[in-house]
Amino acid sequence: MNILLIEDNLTIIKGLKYALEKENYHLISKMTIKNAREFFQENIKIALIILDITLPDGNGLYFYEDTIKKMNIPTIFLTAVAKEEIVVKSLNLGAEDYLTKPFSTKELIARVQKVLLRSKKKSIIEVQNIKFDMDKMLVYDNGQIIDFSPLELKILQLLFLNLNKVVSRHVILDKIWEITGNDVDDHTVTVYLKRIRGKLSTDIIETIKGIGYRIDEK
Amino acid sequence: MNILLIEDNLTIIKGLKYALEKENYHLISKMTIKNAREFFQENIKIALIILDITLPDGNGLYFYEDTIKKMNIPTIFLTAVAKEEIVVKSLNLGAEDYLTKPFSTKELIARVQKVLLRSKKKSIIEVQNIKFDMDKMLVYDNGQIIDFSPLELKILQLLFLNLNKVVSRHVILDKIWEITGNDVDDHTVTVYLKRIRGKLSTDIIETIKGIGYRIDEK
DNA sequence: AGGTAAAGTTACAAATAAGTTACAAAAAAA
DNA sequence: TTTTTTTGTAACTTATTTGTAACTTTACCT
Repeated sequence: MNILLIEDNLTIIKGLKYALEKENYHLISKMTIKNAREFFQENIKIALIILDITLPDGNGLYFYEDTIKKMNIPTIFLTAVAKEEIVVKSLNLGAEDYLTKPFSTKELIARVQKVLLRSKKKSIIEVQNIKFDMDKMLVYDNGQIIDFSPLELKILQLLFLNLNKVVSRHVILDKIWEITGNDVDDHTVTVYLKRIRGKLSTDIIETIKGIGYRIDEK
Repeated sequence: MNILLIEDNLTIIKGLKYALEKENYHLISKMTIKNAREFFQENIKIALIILDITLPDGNGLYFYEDTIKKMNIPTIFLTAVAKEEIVVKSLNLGAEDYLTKPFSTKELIARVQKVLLRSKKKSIIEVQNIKFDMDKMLVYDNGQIIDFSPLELKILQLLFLNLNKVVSRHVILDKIWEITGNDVDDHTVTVYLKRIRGKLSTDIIETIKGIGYRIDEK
């Protein structure tokens, strides 16, 4: 399990590397925002990020806001900044936890484990005869692998990730087409839903008219 | 939403009562473990517990371990005890968070909100024989799914979201028709209410003449 | 009680959202 | 390059949804 530490203090890096690897985590550390950004390009799966705010090439909080948050990776802030407003802002933005330096390594590990325990989610979701493997990004229909185009797959994944919840067309447009950068109109979503449905032997996608789409378990 | 504070310091009790009630939580405070135990007999629903460790009649950590943990209520420790082993032990036992005194009220509130957000289960509101599932956007009448048109559903949702509160026609017009962009007259709302009522076996919607509509629980 | 304004009711034509199909441009793979 | 796949749009179809008008009933006021 990979943990990414974004921190420029070598003593902390070494200390955490030692302590976390003893607990069987794999710690990857980057000392600058630039390096972290480059690392994200590699698409290595990260279970948790430990993030400093004061970094050599920028503010970690902003980095969290504009990049990490969208990737949906749980993040613990670990920083010397103890200002109440920063703590509150970080937590409200979505940080899983906030620790101030100096910190107890054992406490950090306990908090890391809590976060990981919490965020542990199933990577294979099964609905009726359709199986979605999030790790492999493969969809099975009665055991048979079904071939989807990139966008089809992303939309289906979004629906699976929101099992039992309506996903509005608006959210689909936002989440899927923010990545491509393309500006696309509403009907496109409809067409994609048709394509996805056409590839599945069972229609597991409910339409809630005027609102969105939903996949229910069972 | 009820929050139970188990704490013997009056200054903290008063401060938190003020701060949390401002955020629309209802704070119930007990100063001893004995009183807390008695309170649990009453079976009042508690969303979160804030727990001190050093209490006049015992150790909060033990109380958590033998009583609270079994009740499965998320608990934040708020205590002067900063000993690493106690913090780690509390977190490992199952505490949702651990804050040491002195603490920032705003930070505590942010952490309280995080915990509550996390533990929020399903958003289903039930009134008499009608159930509204906000996640699925489904309405059940005696267990049977009722079919609503988009606007009907949105209006009914608005009323459910304002349970026990009057929603004025004006607000309905604003909130519902701001989305469609259409400019619609007053009577339309009346017609929609008729349509919604017509689909439900029980009329749970009260009309307050000249003011608006309201759904009451019970 | 009766007048009055608000809300309820009904029916209908217009508007619309989602489903569908087909196609050309763009991107990726060969 | 050529070939194949993917993508976005446009045009069409459908059943549903929507808004209004005209009329009736209800609740509240003096």
